[in-house]
Amino acid sequence: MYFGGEMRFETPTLKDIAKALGLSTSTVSRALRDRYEISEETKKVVMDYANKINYRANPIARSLKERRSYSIGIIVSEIANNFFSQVINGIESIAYDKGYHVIISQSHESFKLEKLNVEHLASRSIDGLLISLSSETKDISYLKELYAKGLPVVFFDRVPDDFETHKVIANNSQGAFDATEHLIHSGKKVIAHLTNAESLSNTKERLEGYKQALAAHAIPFRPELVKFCPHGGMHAEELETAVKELLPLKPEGIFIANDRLTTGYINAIKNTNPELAHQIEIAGFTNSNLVNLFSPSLTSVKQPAFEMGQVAISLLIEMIEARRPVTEFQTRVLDTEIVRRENL
Amino acid sequence: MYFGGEMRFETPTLKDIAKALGLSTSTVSRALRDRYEISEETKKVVMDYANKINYRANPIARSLKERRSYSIGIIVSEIANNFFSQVINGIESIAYDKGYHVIISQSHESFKLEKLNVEHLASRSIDGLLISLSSETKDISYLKELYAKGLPVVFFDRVPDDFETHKVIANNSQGAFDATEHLIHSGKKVIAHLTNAESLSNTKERLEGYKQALAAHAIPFRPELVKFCPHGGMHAEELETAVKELLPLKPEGIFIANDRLTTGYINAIKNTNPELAHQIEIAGFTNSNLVNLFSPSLTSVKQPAFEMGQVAISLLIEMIEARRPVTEFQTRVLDTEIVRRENL
DNA sequence: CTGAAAGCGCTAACAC
DNA sequence: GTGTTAGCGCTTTCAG
Repeated sequence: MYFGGEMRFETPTLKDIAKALGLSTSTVSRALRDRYEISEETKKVVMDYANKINYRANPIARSLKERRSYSIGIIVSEIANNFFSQVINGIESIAYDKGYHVIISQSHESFKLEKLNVEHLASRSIDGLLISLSSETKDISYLKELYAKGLPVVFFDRVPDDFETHKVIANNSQGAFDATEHLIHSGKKVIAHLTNAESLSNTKERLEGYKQALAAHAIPFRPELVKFCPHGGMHAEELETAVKELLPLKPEGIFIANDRLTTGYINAIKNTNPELAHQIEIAGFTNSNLVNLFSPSLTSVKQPAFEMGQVAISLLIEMIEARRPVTEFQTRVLDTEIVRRENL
Repeated sequence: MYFGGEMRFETPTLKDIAKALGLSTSTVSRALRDRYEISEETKKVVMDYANKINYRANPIARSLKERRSYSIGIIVSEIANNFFSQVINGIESIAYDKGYHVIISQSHESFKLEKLNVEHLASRSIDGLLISLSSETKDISYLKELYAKGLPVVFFDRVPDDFETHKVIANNSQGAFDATEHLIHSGKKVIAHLTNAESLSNTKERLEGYKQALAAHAIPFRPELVKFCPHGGMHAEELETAVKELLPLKPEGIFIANDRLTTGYINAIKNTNPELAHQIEIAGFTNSNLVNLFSPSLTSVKQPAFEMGQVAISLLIEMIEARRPVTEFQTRVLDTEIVRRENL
C-alpha cells in the first residue's frame, strides 16, 4: 500500500501540461492564472486539462521565484493558553480568506526559543510575522534587524515600546481597573496583585490600572502586595513563593494578571491553605471558557482575543501588500469585558 | 525604520560567498555541509565567512531541489484542547532535535476543513503527516490517495481501521473501564455515557470499555443511556439535547468520553439543573490541568498525550527516512491514568 | 580537492 | 496570443 521509502510523489508540473497540450510552459502558466494575454479558448483547454489531471502548482517553486510564500508566522508563548488559541482562530479566520496560510510557533516563555523560532520562520520566507513576546524577552534587536531587512511585523498582546510598527492590545489598564474596583466594591481593603514578568507591556499596564483603582478609592498602594512571576507562572516554584510571601500580609482580595497565574494561584492556594481559598476573593484576567466551573469562583476579565487576532492579521496583510513603505503606525486598543461572579 | 513595501529582504546567498571568496558555489555548498571532499582549510574559510555575514541557507531553494522540506504537518481538531496541545508539545520535543519543523493546522471538527488543510500541507511539500481525524470524517480516500503517492502518514488518537500504517492510541477501553468501574464502586447503578461521534475509533473503544465494566458488575447495558454528539460538542445544542434526554432517565453517574464534552456537560447541567450537578457523579476523559479546580469535581482519565506525540513523530520520521518501503506497521497503545476524586 | 553546468518548477521580460 | 529564455538559490553529477 505505502510505496514511500526513497520514492517521492510525482505530481504533474507545468511542463507536463505544456507537453500534453503542445503549448509552452509560459502560456500554460499564464492561462492558469487567467491573464489577459491568453485567449479564452486556450485558457479553457488548459484549465480543463489541469483539472482533469488534478494539477496543483508547486508553492515551493512559486515562493522561490516570487520571493514570497503567502504564509505568515505567528509566535505565542503557548497554544495551550485559551487567550492565544482564540487569537490564533481570529487570525486564521481572516488569513484564509485572503489566501494566506499560517504557521504557528511556541516560545514557551523562553527568549531563546522565541528567537530560534522567529529566525527559522524568517528563513522559510514568511511574508510577515505576528508576535506576542515571551516573558523573558528584553532584547528585541533581532526583531529589529529582520524588520529593517523588510520583514513586516505586527505585535499583539505583549508589545515593545521602542519599536515603530502596528500593535494590537487590549485595554489592559481599564480591565485591571475594573477587576480591582470590583474587589473594592465587595468591601475588600487589602488587595494583592499577582502578575507576570515586570518587563512586559501588559504587566505594566495592568499594574497601572490596579494602582488607579486603589487611588480612586483612597486605598494606599503597598508595593509588597504586588508579586511578579518572571516566567509567567511556567515554573511552579515562582508561584508558590509568591503565594507564600503574600499570605502573611492577609490579603482580602487578589487581582491576578493572566490565565496561567489565575489557575496556578487557585491550585496553589487549594493545595497549601484550602481554608483560605474561598476567603480571599479573586478577580483575574482569563480567557478560559471554563472559569464558571471553578471553585472558588472568580470574577474574570476577558480580552477580545478573537478580534485582536483579526485586527492584527488585517494590519499585517496591509503592510505586506502595501506598494510603498508604511510610515504611519497604529496601536489599536480593544476593550476588555468583565464578568462579575460572587465569591463562592 | 520599516522599508518594506515592494522591497524584500536581501539575504546573502551561496553565490555571494563564492564571489567574495573566489570559490565556486558548489565548493561553498559542500564546505558548508561539511562534506569529506573539501579540504579543512577551505571549510574553515567558508564557515568563518558564512558566520560573519550571518548566512542562512534558503530552505525554499533547498526544498525545491531536494524535493523535501524537513517540515511535517499536524492536523488536530483544535489546538485549544489540552489533549491536543500536549500531543503537539510531545511532537515538537522530538521533531526539533531531528531537524524537522512542524506546521499545525486545525480541522475544527469539520471534514471539509480537514481535507482542505491536508491538501494545502501536502502541496507545500511536507515530508509527512500526523493526523487525528475530525469527528465528521468518514471518507478517508483523499488521505489514501496522498499516501499512495508517497506521503507518509501516521494516525494518532482518532484512527481509521481500514488504513494500513502506524497508529498511536491510548488504551481507551481500559480507561473507559476504569472510569465506569469507579462510578460503580461508589455505588452508582444507573450510569449514563456521553460521547463523541459514533464513527470515531476512540468513541467505539471507550463505549466498549464502558460496556465491559457494566458487564463485569452485572449491570445491564441500556442503550438509551448512551448519547452521541456527532460534532464532539462543538455545537452547544447537541450537548443540551443530550443532557435533556438523559436527565429523565435519572442517571446516578455519568461517564464522559472527552475534554470538550466533560466541560460542556458540567456547564450545561449547572445552567439547567444546578441542584443535580453535584448529585450525578462524573468520571470523564480529560487532559485539562484544571480539573481539580472544577466544581462539581470529577474523576478524570488522562491520556499520555505528550508521550503519544513523541511516539507518533518517531514512527513518522522512521517512515520518512526509511530507505525502502515500509511494510510492517505498528499500532502502539499507551496506558491511560485515572485520578479518582470524591464527588463534591 | 575544486569547478562548470544542469536542473528542481515556476514566473516574467522580451521577442515574434 | 504565444514562445523563448533567463533565473530565483540550491544540490549534484561529471570533469578535471
